[in-house]
Amino acid sequence: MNVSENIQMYLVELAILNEDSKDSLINLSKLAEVLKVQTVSVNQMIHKLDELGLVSYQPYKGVSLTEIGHQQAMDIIRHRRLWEVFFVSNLGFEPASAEEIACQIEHITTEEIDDRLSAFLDHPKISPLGKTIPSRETNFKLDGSIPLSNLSVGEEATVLSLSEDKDSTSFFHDANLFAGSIVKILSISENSNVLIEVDNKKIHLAHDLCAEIKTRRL
Amino acid sequence: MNVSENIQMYLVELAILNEDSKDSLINLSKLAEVLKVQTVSVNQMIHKLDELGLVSYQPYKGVSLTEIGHQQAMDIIRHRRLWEVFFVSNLGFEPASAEEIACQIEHITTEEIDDRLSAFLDHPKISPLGKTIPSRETNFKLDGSIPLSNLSVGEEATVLSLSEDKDSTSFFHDANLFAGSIVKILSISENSNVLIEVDNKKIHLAHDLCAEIKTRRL
DNA sequence: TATAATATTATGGTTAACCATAGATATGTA
DNA sequence: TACATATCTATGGTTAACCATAATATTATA
Repeated sequence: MNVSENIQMYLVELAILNEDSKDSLINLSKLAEVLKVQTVSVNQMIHKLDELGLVSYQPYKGVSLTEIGHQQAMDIIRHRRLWEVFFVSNLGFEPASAEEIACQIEHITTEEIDDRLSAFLDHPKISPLGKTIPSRETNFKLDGSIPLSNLSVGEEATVLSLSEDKDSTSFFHDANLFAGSIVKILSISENSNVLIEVDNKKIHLAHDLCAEIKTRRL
Repeated sequence: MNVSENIQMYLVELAILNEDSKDSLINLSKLAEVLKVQTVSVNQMIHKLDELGLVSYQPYKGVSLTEIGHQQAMDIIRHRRLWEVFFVSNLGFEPASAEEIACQIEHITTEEIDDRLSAFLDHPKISPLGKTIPSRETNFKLDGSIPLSNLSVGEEATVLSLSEDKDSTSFFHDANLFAGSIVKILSISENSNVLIEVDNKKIHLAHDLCAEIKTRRL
């Protein structure tokens, strides 16, 4: 998927807010604040990102990255931090200035540049500002995600991503289940079907459907 | 002056066309061709650049960079070629790919990055594609420019830049004298006033005014 | 439950850079 | 000089990303 520089900034800021606060649902006002734009603009843009399937947006609740959105954000953050290393180690910039510069170059960094730069820098694992540099591998699947079908009764988890096909997705949204939702496993039947609770509402899901929902334990 | 990335591309292409063809007046169609946009768009943009004082535009004749425009273009070309060296020497790219990448990074390269990158690369003087890397110093004044007042009777020269103030500029334009015009010195009076020929028309100029016009001998 | 605070939506406006089309103007050559 | 060709201008349309303002909807708090 080919997204504009602006969209990339939205994704990156969302991923960083997530990194920091562990809160899976991010408030649009907070996003507006870090991006230094009006909340109206964020609203518009989030609608677009939702349509593009990069975020999952629940009005009045907040927004969270979908698996695809998260993946893209991690790629860009990796580019940024690699460049930070270059500007500090090789050109002698201060970490903070290096970050500012890297923020601009990250958008025009292809996978080939990423590979070669990483090799040139000896595959650093940490940026000058002490942040970890995401590795290319882990970006393909969300780190340590667990299918909802693998959770046990009583456990609570955050939904990281729903299934990929449109019908299931629209059904999930209909049922108030979004990336970012917090679910609790209430019961699992003999046939492995599951009863979950989301937003104080109960949903009964076939096992197959649960396997498509990736989560992270709270 | 803070110009957009697009404007920078226009300036750079103009400078490169100039580098190649020595023709001081560049045809808008040719510019449209290298920039891969419609001639209408070039027309609009050139009007803007003219207003900004970055080029001097003579309808139906062509366009040429002013001193300021040329300076800016050289800065960017320098950035581009420094980055080309980096991508070839340090990351092992092919010169042609390196150029494509550098084309994007050049726009976000500050003078500080330029300085440090140049030092890191050991102040290269030539790009991987064999083009010379303009030095920072020569960018301040046009290379080997000569005030019109220093030319001798019979000499012909290309106008590189006119004076900086608005009234003189509008007068010069009125008198059909532009950056890019070709002038011939017909006579110099006792008081050092000059009679020149431009486009088959004669213009009588006071010495002081001639000193403000920078030229290059044909 | 009423109200304040917060968030969202609708409407309309801005800027930069592009596009198309058609009509006007200049240039150069027969 | 007349005409073909090249070039320019005027007009109007598009897209992306922002902004402001006002009206509406939701959430949270007293």
